[in-house]
Amino acid sequence: MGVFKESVIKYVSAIPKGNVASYGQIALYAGYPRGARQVGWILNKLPENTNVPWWRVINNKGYISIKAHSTYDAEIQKVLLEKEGVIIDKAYNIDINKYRYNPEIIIKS
DNA sequence: AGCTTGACTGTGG
DNA sequence: ACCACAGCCAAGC
Repeated sequence: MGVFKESVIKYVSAIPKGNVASYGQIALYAGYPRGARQVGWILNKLPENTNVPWWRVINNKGYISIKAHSTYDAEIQKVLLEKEGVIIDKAYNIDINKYRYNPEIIIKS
C-alpha cells in the first residue's frame, strides 16, 4: 500500500461524525495539494464493508458528486449523511461551510 | 511508452 | 449563479 493511500484513509477516518470534508481538503491534509481526483479514486476502490467513512467526503462545491455506481450511489451517501444529522436537499446540495471539518485550514477569498 | 478515464478544482466569461 | 475549460495525476489498457 502506498503512502498516499494510507494517508488519505487516515485523514478521511479522522472526519468526525456529522461533519464533511472535500476531496481537495483531504488531499491537502495528506500532503498532496493537487490530488483531489486521486482521493476520489482511492475511495472508489474501498471495499464495500470498509469502516472508512467515505460518505463524509463531498466535493468543494458542496454537493454529492458520486453518480451512478455499481454499488453506491448519491442516494446511499445522502442517507448515510442524514443519519448523522447533515441536512441535504433533493439536488444533493449541502451547506459545506456549516458542516466542514477543520474549516480554519481552508483559505477563503 | 502513450492515451484515456475520472466520487476534483479554481478561474473566467 | 451557472457553465465551460484547462490543469491535475494515478490507474488501467
